[in-house]
Amino acid sequence: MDSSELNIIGQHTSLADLFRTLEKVAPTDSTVLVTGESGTGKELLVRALHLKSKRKDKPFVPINCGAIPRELLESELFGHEKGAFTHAIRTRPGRFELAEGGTIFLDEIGEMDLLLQVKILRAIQEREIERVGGQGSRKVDVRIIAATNRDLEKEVAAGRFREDLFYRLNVIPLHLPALRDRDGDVLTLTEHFLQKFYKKSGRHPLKLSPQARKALRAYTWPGNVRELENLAERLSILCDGPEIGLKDLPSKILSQVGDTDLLPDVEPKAAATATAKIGIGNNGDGQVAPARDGAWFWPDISTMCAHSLGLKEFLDTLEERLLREALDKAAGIKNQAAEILGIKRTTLIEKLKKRNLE
Amino acid sequence: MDSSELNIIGQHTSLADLFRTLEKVAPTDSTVLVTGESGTGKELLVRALHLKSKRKDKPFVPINCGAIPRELLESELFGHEKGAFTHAIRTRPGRFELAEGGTIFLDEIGEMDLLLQVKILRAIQEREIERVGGQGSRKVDVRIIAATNRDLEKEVAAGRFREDLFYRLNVIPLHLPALRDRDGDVLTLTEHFLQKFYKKSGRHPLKLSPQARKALRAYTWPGNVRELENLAERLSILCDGPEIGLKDLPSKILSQVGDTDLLPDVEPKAAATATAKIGIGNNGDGQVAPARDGAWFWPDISTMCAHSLGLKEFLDTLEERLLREALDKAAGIKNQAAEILGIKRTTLIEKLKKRNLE
DNA sequence: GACTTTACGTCAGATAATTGACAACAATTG
DNA sequence: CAATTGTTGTCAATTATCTGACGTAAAGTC
Repeated sequence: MDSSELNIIGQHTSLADLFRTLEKVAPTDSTVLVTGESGTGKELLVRALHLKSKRKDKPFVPINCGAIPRELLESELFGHEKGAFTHAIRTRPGRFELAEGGTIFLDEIGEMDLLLQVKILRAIQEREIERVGGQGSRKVDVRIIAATNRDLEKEVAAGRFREDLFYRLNVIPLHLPALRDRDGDVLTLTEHFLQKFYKKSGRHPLKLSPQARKALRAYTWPGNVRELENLAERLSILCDGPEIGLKDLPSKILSQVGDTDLLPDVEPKAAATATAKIGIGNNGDGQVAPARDGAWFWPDISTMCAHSLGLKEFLDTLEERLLREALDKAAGIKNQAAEILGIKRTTLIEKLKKRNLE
Repeated sequence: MDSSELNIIGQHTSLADLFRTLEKVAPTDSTVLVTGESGTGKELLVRALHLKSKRKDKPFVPINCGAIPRELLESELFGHEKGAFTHAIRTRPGRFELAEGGTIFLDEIGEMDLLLQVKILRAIQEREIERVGGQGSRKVDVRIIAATNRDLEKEVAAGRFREDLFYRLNVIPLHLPALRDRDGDVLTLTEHFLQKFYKKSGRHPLKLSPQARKALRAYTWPGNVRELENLAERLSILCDGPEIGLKDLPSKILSQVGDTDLLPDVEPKAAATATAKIGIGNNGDGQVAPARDGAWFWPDISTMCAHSLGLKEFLDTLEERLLREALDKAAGIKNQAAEILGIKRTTLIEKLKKRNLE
């Protein structure tokens, strides 16, 4: 990852300070505390930090403290000696040791158990750790970076986070603002992601219609960049036309927008038909006229084989289905059913007879 | 297509969109999240997706995350090294490794433990996994498809499901509507299943009395397609007469329905149609088994009409597609192509000649 | 080189599908 | 009531489709 990937985080002016601080802090060994809502790209920022540090050639070891039960987390962080607890069949080094010389990234540190906080505090202060069930402690040379989406000051006030640890961690605070607070970034990022997925898929790059732009900017993005990236990927796959219109956006976004001004966005009819051909999917050569609104895909050989049928049986089965359906539609009137199917009535009768139908 | 038919499509938008999306998504490697009530046939949909993908010749590995205890699940998914835990007698590869090159289907992912969610997240993001008790991590090339009957957004809000994982999984959401929301489908499916069991049993096909039809349509089908299939099977075995009357239906259905005379009598006459018929689904923790029903892949009359084709032309078109595909697969070797299709070589040649193919 | 295997195309006889003609029946209409 | 319209089943003639047998050629094996 080079620094250009930081663009993924955004370009908004509120980030300018952030990046400047990052440049200054990276080469040092200071502890850093990253705050920001979920999905704002904290890990990305931290990775960038690591890569800009002197430790870039050493390990970068992320660990999500919020997701791991207390007992496991301790052994995960500090390792354990054989027999330390029931399932500790053998000695295992912890993440701190694995990160030796490099950086450890304690994500969601706000979730961490108070008891463990003490041990982390010790690791920061003394630069040494002790394995679970271990005897002595061992020195480690690890840079510590932590992140959380909680407001740690409040957690401290509420007694859920140790004040001393907070101050140790909060040497350099880096705050990643939420996407909704970075007006221009939404569009920049969207285009960035669209471009990225375009490259992956080989299809034409998607453009944003003016209405879609408005809607995207008006949305609050509770999932922040992650949600946006996710949407961009989806659009890259699902969008038919060359342009993303309101119709392509999820209702979640549209309903939040609710601006009458935006509603008249009706895609020009001509465009719709003109772009239909881009449709993917036809596994064959697509000689056959593409289905228009066809909510259906042609069965293929794999389908056939899945039923262990031969060509004939397969077509036969399909025919039977169609016969039934036609009869159903025609309420049992064979005359009409035959009409629907575009075959002679007598032919239909023969076919039915052959199958003992009706 | 005239406007009345458009209305009809409108009624069944859910499925129509679903299939359109499926068609588009299948050939990509995007992560897909299938939601839908239990019994709607999620597994079947996913199998279809796999068969439509580039990975169709590679493994399809389903695993029901809800059915396996947490500790076992991790080792099941990621494998374990010898001695990793008490019963880890020997090293074993996990499902991810077994699925190498193919697709892994994580059913009931909503039930998954938060800790495991992190590991899955890592698998998605980094495309690498680590065996239980293992040291290094290993790269895997696996497409991930997940399914759940929970509302994951709510689960996220409740803190029972990781937001980041949700966004990673939810790249392409596919929602299978409940059977009760697909009015026309109930009867079509019932007949489909009756037919299927009829063939199995060799007895005469059962017909549905008008009252029974009404009752079936009015019922809410909490167990969805699975419940319907069960009922059809039971009826096929237990019904004496040639026709299924109210008396044959379980009281569960009748009591919910009340007086059938009050029910509106709306046979889908010219009403075209549910584009979809869904087979069934779950086979437990899912040993790799051949797809069972797969009524899905079948086109129907509305499709046929959409192409303005008669039955014969329609089947012909389909046949031609299959011929082409088989030839393709056989690299032009007619002998093998015929083999694949389960027809005589000479027959194939005739068919090709008729169409001026090859 | 002799032998086996595999692939290919043709053709005539066997099989199956399709259709138009015919007759019967019911519902509707005048 | 009789005429009209629409539906249905049967059947034999026509057409199409499928198949097995035969002859050939190329590639692989011994």
